[in-house]
Amino acid sequence: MSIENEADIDAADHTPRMAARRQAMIDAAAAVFFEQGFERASLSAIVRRSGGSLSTLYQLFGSKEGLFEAMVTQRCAEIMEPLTAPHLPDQCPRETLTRIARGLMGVLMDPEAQGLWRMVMGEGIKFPRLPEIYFRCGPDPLQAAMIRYLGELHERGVVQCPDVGSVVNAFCGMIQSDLFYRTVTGMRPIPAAEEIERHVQKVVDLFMRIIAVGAASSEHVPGHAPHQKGGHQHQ
Amino acid sequence: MSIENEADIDAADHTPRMAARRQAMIDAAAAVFFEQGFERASLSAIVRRSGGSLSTLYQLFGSKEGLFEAMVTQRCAEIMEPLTAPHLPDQCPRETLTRIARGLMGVLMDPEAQGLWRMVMGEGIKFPRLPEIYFRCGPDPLQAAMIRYLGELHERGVVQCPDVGSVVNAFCGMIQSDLFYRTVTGMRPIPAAEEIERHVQKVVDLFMRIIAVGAASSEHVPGHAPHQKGGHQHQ
DNA sequence: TGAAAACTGTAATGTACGTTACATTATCCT
DNA sequence: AGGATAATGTAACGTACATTACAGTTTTCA
Repeated sequence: MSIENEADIDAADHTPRMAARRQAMIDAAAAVFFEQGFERASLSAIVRRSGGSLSTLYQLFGSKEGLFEAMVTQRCAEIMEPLTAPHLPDQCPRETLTRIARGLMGVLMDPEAQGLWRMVMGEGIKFPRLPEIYFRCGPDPLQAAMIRYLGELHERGVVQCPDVGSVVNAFCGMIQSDLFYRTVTGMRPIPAAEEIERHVQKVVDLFMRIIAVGAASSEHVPGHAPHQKGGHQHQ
Repeated sequence: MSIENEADIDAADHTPRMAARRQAMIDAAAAVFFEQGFERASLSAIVRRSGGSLSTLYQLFGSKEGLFEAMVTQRCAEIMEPLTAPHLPDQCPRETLTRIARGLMGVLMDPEAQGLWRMVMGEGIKFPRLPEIYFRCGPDPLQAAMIRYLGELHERGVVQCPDVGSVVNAFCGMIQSDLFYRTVTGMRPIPAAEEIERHVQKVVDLFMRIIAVGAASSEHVPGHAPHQKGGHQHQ
């Protein structure tokens, strides 16, 4: 039943009319799921929004979870498309990193992307496919591209990245800061473009200090801890 | 009705027996809510776990949301207690920051704290009280303490923080990296202590480069004038 | 000890929703 | 055009659950 069912589903939108319905339903599902969460979202509400009928919905997607996964699969790719191909060969590193940071913030501050993020983090434990799809569409390619980019700069001696992976993680973590958390939880409204830009600049500023060629390498530097009481555990 | 009801609720656990029930119910609620999410969690399941009866639950908490809020209020404080009073006056900055980072990672990797985090991020939009309580118990005091600490070090000239707020955000963001996201979504198991420690060291390493006194202060053109091509200011 | 109050267990109520069944209407192809 | 097929609208079914009602049981305390 399950296999046959899935075959039916894949073959179901052969006519152009049905393909349009399918897309309308996915759009409506995105709106309702992102706003209400999976459990709270009702299929009737989705159909009310999309037009068509419950019968058609079941014919196309088989179940609530089927519709959900179809929607997430499609939306993930669309929403995070700007992250998958950042313009890497560019001006000076600072300019390129600023561009990447802007792109990342653009996605992080997009209302629909925030809805997706909320679902991935909140319900990912219950739907393992959800974080799978999410990471494959967004963080994975972005990190890979940045690692390639910074690794090359490091080899050319333009910047200094002792551990490229950690450095990339630091960059992404710095972008995704308090500002984002308070926005995605609804504690504060989505900030204006200029505040976003200010944050981008701050992050790139700090990040440049991490990868600056002249920076003290990450050795333990006791030089600036003059007055310390006796040694303490460091294990 | 609402006011009278709340008064009743507050006055309801006067007997020691009832206070114990109340705690048992909060404990059970934490387990079930964190595992299932608010909508999915059923009050019967909670009562089955806590002992007592549905009647008592309603007498104590008034509603599902009442129980939820009571649970979150209590658990937030307990879970994030390690963050509110980090041992700031300490050895060298590096050692102190390492200690803070370990504390933060300890909370972030605690299964119950991850359940709480999932709810705050996933359902915070639907329950504004949730992020309110969360931020007040966790991030707010931690950030305040770190700002105080780093600000003082900066004035003493031990470290260099052009903008303490941003620097603190960077620190917290770096800690809360990919490792955390993949753990909290269930994509990977909670890492072993030594991997956590490795991450802590990496983060502190990179962070020390940000606040190192000798670092090139990345002053670039102030104001938000867009970057002109070819404007190299570093190398 | 015994009555009042507190507590518990079970069942009932109302509702919301996922899913399915079916009768009706629109669309397509020859 | 006209029959086969696709698509729709409506309603029914079963279930799960928050919430309430109530009758029975335990605890409290004078």
